[in-house]
Amino acid sequence: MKETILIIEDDDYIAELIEFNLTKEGYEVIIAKDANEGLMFLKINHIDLILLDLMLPGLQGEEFLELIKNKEKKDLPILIITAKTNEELFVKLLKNGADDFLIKPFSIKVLLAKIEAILRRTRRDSFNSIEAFGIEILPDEFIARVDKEELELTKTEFEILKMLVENKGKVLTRERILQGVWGFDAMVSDRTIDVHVSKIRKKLKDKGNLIKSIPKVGYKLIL
Amino acid sequence: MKETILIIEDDDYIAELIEFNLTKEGYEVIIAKDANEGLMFLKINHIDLILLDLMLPGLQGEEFLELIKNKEKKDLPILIITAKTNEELFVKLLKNGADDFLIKPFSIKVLLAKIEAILRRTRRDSFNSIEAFGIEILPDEFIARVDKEELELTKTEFEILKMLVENKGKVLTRERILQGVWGFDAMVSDRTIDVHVSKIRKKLKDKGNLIKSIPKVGYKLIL
DNA sequence: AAAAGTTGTTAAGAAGTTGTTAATATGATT
DNA sequence: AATCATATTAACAACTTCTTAACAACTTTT
Repeated sequence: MKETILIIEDDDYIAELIEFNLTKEGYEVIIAKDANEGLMFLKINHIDLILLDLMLPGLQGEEFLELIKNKEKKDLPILIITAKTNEELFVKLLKNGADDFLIKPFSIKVLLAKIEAILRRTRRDSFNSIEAFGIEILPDEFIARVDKEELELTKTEFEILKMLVENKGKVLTRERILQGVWGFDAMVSDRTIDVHVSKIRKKLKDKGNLIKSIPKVGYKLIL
Repeated sequence: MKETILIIEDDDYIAELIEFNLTKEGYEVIIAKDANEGLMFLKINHIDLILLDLMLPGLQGEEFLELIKNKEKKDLPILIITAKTNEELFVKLLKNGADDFLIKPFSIKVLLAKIEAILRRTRRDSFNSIEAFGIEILPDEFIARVDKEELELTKTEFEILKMLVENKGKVLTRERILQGVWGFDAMVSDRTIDVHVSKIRKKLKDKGNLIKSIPKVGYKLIL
């Protein structure tokens, strides 16, 4: 699954330039125009790294940094972009929990390399995760996400969705789902599956129709 | 326990200047005059971070970096000091596993802050203190705090809470808790865990609902 | 176009899980 | 030996999820 980087930057040109390059490198990118918007994204979505421009309207970058590091996500890595070359500022940023900083104008290549270096450290527990069409399943952690947003699934719902994601594009017969989720001695009507699928679809909201039913056969996950 | 920094630097004056400042900050410092000497120290001593000057006699800094990252200690953090301002070089260093670089002449304060920032990340692995959502665990001292206030936990309660904090955001199955706390030959009903969790929740007071139960799966610590 | 069969969805009871208390057991401390 | 703290289990209440049945909405077949 792609790693997601949140860019907090009010200058559209710079934001899009960075977005273009990060996307090319295989990252998922979200752009926020100011700190509040950034906080909103953080609450809803799973983010792997924040790229923070210090010059922001409204809540200033420095305050934002402190907020994240003290209240919200303590160990989310933050890379600061700043135009100032003030040594005192650098020290303060690093002490407040920033992982590194870049001075404008900066080289995109160095930016990419720094992001890679930071993520290399953070990544260390790279869990096995499976993904299909924006649905991400972390089996060990019992976490399912749609477009980075976590879903609240029951155990059975989770198991079924996991099977679908594992077999994306392929049809799963009800029989196979029964075996996979309830075991070979399933004592359950296969209509039960339909009820669970219905509930999963509802929780997937607009992505619910990714689960297609193939009449007389079963279900499959497909665009 | 002091953290140990290995400085690999052939210029005595710079080496001693850095040593003086790092020592003042409470680090243990070892100076090596060249890469071979550095490798020797690495074999003998426990090192938490390497400060590597790229301009070295004999084995060059870049080769040394590759050697460390590929053969020796893969996740030992390395901070590079260089006089060159070559962008290609920066990118290459970061890609080869360096954590950050400083350009000569550099500010001692920024150096100290960078070292602190890098160690802050690395330190997590050697957990002398772990934290999540205001719950702090000091394993060695058998202390658990909620918002700075110390909790009176029994041994089992402490162990369970520790596992939850270590695995914040992830579901812990009862099985894993049994293994972690009672060992793999646990002779105990898993309902016992529930009783302990209930007691922990009560002691956590208003933060008790940070421990969420995932029906049919286990428990997890989450906001 | 009607019939037959299949799937979607809801609601309600069944089944099972978790929360909590109290009673009992274990083990350490004096 | 008596006391204390802790751990475990059993029991029941409170709660959640699962399953089924029922009917509506579709498809397919004839």
